[in-house]
Amino acid sequence: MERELAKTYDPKDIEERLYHKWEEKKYFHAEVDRSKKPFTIVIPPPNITGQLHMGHALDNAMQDILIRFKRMQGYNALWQPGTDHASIATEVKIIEQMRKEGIANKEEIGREAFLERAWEWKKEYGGRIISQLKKLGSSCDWDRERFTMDEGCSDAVNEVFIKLYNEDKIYKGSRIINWCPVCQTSISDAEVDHEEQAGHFWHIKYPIVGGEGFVEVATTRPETMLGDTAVAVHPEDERYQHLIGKTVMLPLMNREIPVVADHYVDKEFGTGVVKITPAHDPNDFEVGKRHKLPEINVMNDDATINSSGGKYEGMDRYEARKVIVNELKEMGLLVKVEDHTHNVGTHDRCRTTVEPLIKQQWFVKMDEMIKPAIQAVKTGEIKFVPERFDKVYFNWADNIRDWCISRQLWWGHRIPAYYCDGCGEIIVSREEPSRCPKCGSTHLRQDEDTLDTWFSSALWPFSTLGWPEKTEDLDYFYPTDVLVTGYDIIFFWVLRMVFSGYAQMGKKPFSKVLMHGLVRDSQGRKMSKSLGNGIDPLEVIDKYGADALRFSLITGNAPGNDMRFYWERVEASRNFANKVWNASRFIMMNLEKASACETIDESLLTFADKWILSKVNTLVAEATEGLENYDLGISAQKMNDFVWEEFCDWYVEMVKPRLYSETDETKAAALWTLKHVLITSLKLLHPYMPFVTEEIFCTLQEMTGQKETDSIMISKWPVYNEKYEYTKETEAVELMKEAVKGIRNVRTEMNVPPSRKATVIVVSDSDKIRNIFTESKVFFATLGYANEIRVQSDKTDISEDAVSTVVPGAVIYIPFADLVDIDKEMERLTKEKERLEGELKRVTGMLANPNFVNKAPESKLVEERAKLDKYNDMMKQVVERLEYLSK
RNA sequence: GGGAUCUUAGCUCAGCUGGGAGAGCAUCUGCCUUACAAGCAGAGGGUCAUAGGUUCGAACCCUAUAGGUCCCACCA
Repeated sequence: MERELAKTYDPKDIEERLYHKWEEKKYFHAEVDRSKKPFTIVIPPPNITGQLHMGHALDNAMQDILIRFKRMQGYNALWQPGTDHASIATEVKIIEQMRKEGIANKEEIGREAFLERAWEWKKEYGGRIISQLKKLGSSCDWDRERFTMDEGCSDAVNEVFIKLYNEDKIYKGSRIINWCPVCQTSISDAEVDHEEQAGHFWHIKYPIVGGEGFVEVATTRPETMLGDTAVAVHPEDERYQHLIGKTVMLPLMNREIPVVADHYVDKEFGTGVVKITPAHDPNDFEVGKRHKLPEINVMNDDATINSSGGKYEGMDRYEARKVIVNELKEMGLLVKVEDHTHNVGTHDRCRTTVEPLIKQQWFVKMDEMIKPAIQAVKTGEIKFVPERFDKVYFNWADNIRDWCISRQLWWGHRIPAYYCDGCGEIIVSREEPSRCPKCGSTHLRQDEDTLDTWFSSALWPFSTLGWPEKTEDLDYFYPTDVLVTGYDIIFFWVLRMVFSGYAQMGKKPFSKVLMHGLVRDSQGRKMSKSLGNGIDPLEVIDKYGADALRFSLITGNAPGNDMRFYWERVEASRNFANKVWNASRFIMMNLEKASACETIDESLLTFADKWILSKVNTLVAEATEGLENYDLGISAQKMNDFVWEEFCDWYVEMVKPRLYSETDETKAAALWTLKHVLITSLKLLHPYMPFVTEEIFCTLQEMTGQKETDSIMISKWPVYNEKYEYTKETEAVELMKEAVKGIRNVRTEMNVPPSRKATVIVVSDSDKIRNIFTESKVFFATLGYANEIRVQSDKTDISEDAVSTVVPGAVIYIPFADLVDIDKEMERLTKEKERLEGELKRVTGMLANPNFVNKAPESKLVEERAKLDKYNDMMKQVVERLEYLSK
């Protein structure tokens, strides 16, 4: 069956069709196979609320490139996909949806109905991002798709919770936590963003009890004074020595509170006296603990003042602030108000100002568990790419605090803890106990809270492979090989996976962490919904194809760096895909006419063939090395340059005369070489541009009837082959290229149109070089616009009305009697002479330097000496020609 | 306050362990040469932020300075 490529490359024609084929044929699927080495990547599970954005596109393109590369190399490659339940994000969505239906809050419908809605929502929208990932070409094993709240993952969560609880590594405690009054839940430190806000600094007088006068405290949050249980000064502050141990009267509340001395206080800042509100400030909380101060919570969960706030009960925190400040002013206790900008903690999801509150929460003890995670990166068990990110990692790991894992949300893994109404016993167990083991009471309540989303994500590398069951998959595919993610979630996710991996599996979760940066808009701003500057990857795919999008995201930026999105770059990538497409069409057109050249008699290979074979062989080595080192962009760039410049612009042009000839016996060699180089290039490019390469590969196979595999994605990755190191021929062709460039240059300079053909005379006193030119005559016609080529050793018949260009070992003359301007010609040669003088100075200087000669590697020396000879020779020719012309 | 990172052509960025400054886009010139005008052949354009230092040799290593970005911590 003969098929051909469509005249114009249109990604829409091929992408969907090919993806279906891959899925149908199960090419993405991986099963345990002990005869092969595994290579595993787990996907950073996108939120079910998510829509594909550029960050996903970049992240997944990188993973797909690695997994396709390894699959072709013969690894048993598994890319484990799935989605994340994203507790807060989803809960917010559900509540929004309910509001539209007139339901004021979740309590109105109750937990069960709420969860039903959430699951419905998940069913309807949770798959959306998956189908979007498919459009990108992601070769995930969809048969293994998981969800952080599916049965297996939930089981893993319970297992870990119970295990850690029994090991005393999870505890319930009363701590000060960050509370979001809008979301009505606790949030972890990392979920708090600090925003600089303009505020005020209120100076308030607290009367000294049993003494004269006042102490002046300065605060940014006067409303919290309702919960003050002390004021603090620095222990060595001379100004306040006399007050330590005394008490002051808390205005408004008329409560006598002590003056304590604590190093936390900064003598230089404010008045040097700090009000201490242990229940509403994390630092004060610590001070309170040190001085055994009472903790008075004056706020409700919605940040209104509670009954401990006296007559202010019921007021919102900001309303209370106004009222309190006014009253203080009236009482003459307000000294002054200063403008003051300070950092305010806000919830990263809803931007609400966080309220520190004391709450009963569940915590994971970090002090022991973090140790192997630090060790792993220190010893290089786990490596960051690029390396600098290990500093960020250590910064987090070294300063880690106990992890608050309980959330007052409904959507998530409910904490498997039960409370006995009878005796207050806490029972942590997978199943709901029927009665209390201690007092026998049957009145048991499950903890209302759910777990932090990241608690389940932390287990992702092994929960997806079947843990806590001892599965074959787990044994075979774990630890995974590389994790690809953005630097913004090193703490949230990477670190937590690492310590969880060691704690639960006794092994690291992955060996390498490949980091990427953010995709920004063309002005360098973050893409965000609120700015409306986001670019939808699906729109890009629609316009230019997934291959173009992938290629443009990968090229031209270094690992871990942010990048800007430019439509021009996508266009350039699309143009490259188009180039590959058209080159393939050309090659296939010619193969059609000839026999398909399955094998080749090597004696028929010309200089040109051997040169490009050598080049593509080098490319194979370099591209492979780049991919192994995660230099995805550099590899891609090299492939681009090779295909476009070396292969299309040079080799294909060199070879045309042979293809069009009916008699040239080396025509078959040219065809074979074209096919070989094309297939090799397609394979190398496949991880980056899966669709276009597959389409061409399959069409080519059908056309020639020579079939390696049903799909390029399961074909063999090219391997470097010493056999193709044709050094001599490569040098020869490089010389030819120099000559052609020289010819083109002088022609352009004289404005000779390509249509005007000319005689080209090559003069060299070297048999070897004359030989090379004679052998290569054939392609000077197309590349050098020549209608006749003469290769000779004497130049006596060359007149001054010829232009010349010098290459190492030869001078090339083109007689252009009517066009030649001798002055211009001399000017050009003089310029060339100056250039050579510069080069010679550099090289001779280097070679004359004993330090260089002694220290530099031998290969370098050889290279430099060769250059010296080359430049000397060229110089000689230039000088001779100049002398001749000046006569 | 601690840390990371960046400063290279008009724009966006590469440049791997120090050894002749690169790409894409943009600009200019000439080409519809039977794979490709989403193309071909050329050209111009950079004291590689600044100042020192190490070295035979620095865009690259060290120090300082200036400016930009980001992360962490944070003074109530």
